[in-house]
Amino acid sequence: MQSKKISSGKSNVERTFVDVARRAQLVDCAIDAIAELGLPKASLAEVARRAGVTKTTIFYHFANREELIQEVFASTLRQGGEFLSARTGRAASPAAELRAYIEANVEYIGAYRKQVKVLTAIAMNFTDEDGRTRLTHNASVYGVSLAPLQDLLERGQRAGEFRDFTTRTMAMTIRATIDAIGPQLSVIPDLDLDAYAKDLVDLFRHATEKERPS
Amino acid sequence: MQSKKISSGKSNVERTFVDVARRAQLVDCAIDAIAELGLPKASLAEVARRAGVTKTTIFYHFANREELIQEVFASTLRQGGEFLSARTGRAASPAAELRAYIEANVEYIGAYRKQVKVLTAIAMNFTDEDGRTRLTHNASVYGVSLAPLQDLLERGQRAGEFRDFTTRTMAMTIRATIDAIGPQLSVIPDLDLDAYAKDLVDLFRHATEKERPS
Amino acid sequence: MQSKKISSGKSNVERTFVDVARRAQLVDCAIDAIAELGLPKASLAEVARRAGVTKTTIFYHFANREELIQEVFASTLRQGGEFLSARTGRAASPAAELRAYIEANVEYIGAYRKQVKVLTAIAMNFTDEDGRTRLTHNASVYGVSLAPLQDLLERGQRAGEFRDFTTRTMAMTIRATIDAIGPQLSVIPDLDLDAYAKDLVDLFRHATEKERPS
Amino acid sequence: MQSKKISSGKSNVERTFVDVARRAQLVDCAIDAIAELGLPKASLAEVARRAGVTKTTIFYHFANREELIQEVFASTLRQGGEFLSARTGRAASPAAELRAYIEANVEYIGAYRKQVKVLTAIAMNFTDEDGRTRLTHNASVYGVSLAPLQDLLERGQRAGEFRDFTTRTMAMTIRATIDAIGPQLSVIPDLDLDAYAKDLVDLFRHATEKERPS
DNA sequence: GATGAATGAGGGTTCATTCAT
DNA sequence: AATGAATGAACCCTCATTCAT
Repeated sequence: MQSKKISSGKSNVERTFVDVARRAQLVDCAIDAIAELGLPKASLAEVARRAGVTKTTIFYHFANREELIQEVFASTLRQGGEFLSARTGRAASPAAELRAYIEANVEYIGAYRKQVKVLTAIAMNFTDEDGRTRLTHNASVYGVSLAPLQDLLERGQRAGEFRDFTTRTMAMTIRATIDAIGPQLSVIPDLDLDAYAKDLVDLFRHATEKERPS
Repeated sequence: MQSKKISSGKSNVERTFVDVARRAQLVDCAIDAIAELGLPKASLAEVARRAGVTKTTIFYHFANREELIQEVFASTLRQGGEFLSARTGRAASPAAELRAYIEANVEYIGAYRKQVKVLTAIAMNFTDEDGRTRLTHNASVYGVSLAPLQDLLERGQRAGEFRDFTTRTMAMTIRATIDAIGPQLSVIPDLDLDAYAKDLVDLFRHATEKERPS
Repeated sequence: MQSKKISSGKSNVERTFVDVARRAQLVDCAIDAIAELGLPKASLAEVARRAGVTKTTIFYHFANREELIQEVFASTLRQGGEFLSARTGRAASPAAELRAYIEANVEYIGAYRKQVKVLTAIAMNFTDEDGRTRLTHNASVYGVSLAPLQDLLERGQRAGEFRDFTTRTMAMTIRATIDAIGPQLSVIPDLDLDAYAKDLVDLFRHATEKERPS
Repeated sequence: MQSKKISSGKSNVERTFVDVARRAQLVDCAIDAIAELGLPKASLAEVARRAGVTKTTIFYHFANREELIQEVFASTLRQGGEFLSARTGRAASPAAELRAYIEANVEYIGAYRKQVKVLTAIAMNFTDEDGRTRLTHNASVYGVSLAPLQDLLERGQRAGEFRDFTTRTMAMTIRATIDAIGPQLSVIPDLDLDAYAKDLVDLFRHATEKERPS
């Protein structure tokens, strides 16, 4: 455990059960703290308090605050990715795929509000002195890569399902729309996400589909 | 001047010229600091340094850090509102109005990146211990109210220009899309905003317009 | 006072009376703390306690611990230099000069034991991670340059007063001998320094003087 | 093994082979750490890292940090004593003995720089809160007793080889000169120790020898 | 109208040490 | 014989804020 502090890149295999559990617990408490207080106010003291341990215990399991935050981000992102890929795998056509993509994303945002908050909070505040992100993961906005979405749109165009548009900007628009739901939820907690999802599906269907010949 | 510290709601009339000027200068420096460093790292020491005054001077002009930030937010929002209303006033139809709305917003975001950054930074970090915003202005996402936009959409529907959709969610979608441009600009500074605007106009035209009879 | 923290190289003129006094007081307390506890245990808390102020007060007057220590070292060295140059200026010959040098040094060590301890403590412990000194002053052993001494010896040789020897190593030997007195004093506080000085003068006279022709 | 923690005075006989070996290894690693980083930065974590064991292992073999340091000091001193006594035993006369003493010491310093560094580091930093040494060994400067040297000088005087001088201060001068070589070596690593030794021998021959009758 | 001086609360981090296993 | 896990005390340092001038 001691040598781990030098590099955090150790495989999980070398970790003890207790250690894995504690790390997970600390990550969980950090997620709660960040979601409730925001990244800057989620101090190690606060995380430790929630975990019922001392500040120093955190340093036993993580090299420093940064490593903890990175782990929070990475694990949350991983969890989100699993959620989404479980819901978007097998679609009949690009159009159906896009629909599934939007619906799955909105569903995720509704079901994992805390996690979405955390991703946003970290993505927006975890920067070094020059303002550049300190995130080690390649991520757009708060972590979800644009590439797969853009790829989906291109396939739709090649298949003749979608009309001609710049896939990059369309992808960005879709992601932007989705990513903005999180913050909105903070302000309007009783937002009807199903309706919202339907509207988005509808909206982007109109925006992408080939115009029907009159 | 003394009583100001009790309430910040003094009208400008009661302030001397120097006072007004200093306040403006301090707000400006705070804007720069926040845009460059983010809200949490924009300490009063940093603002004072940029203004060439002492930290204590800030406390002479503002009751505390919070009041300064509120002023930064309010004045930036006011400035943005003026910019937008100057560009969206007189449109021939709701559809044209929507187009002007989108274009003006994107133009604003491109022209006032610093201000947009500041609005985002404050909106995302200026929260209570319970996570609720401490902003005194009624604001969606980073400050622009949804009401006028929703109103515009309703007028369009009543005029028969727009098809039938939930105006509230459509308004939120439009704002969300627009609001997300700022953060994207930080990551992709050379983003072509004109194309982006065109795409959005196109996108929301498809999304709102009445389907043509076949 | 606030901007001073950026660079400590400000001329004294720009400092207030109070500030100068506080700095001096803090330096004094730091000297006491270092002399009594050694550099590593002379924490800022300890210095603050002795000065009757808060830790933060130290940061108001010095950028960080390093700057305080540097100031302690520099001012102590300055003071020592003044003491010595006041006693070694006008000697009739190199031999007399050497005698005065040794006597003045031993006298200084006896009179300023605390300062000598501090110089030693800083010189030996103020290193960065590679073990190299962090001292900004060019200094041998704990701060006194060898150059003047070596120069004195060379002049003595050219004048025919001293015999032929490597001036560099002789200078180092003399300094080494002198510098070692401090630590010895810690162990043997009642050491008779006058006798010690006489012995050293005698010793180095024998070591340097031209052998008398038989 | 358990009782060891109460008293560190266990004789080697009571220790198992593994125990002895580990202790020796830990002492070695501590020596390396202290020589490279200085006493204050030679943390137990650092020592453990170099030994490839856990911090707690150190506490199994030593009651606390202090005992480890004491052992480092004692064993290094013991080793040095053996080196020196092997080279100074059988000299023809006190004068030759003094010469051998100086040469052997300088040779030791050159050959065991690491150990010399360690002795110095410990001697200078291992102090009480009152500034007094915590070393359990009777030691001058960094550990070498003055008594044998002073005895040698007295024998030389009684034998009529040395002139009349205070043996105590002369002994201290010699030791001081020798002890100062270590720190100098850190600053000037390529110092020619042979020349230095010759100079010292020469120097102290001049300083001690009976003046030749003219 | 502005400043100099000081402060208390809290930040992340390192350390030697302990205790159960 | 050794370790994993945890801790309390202390470290240097930054922050917003105050008070007298």
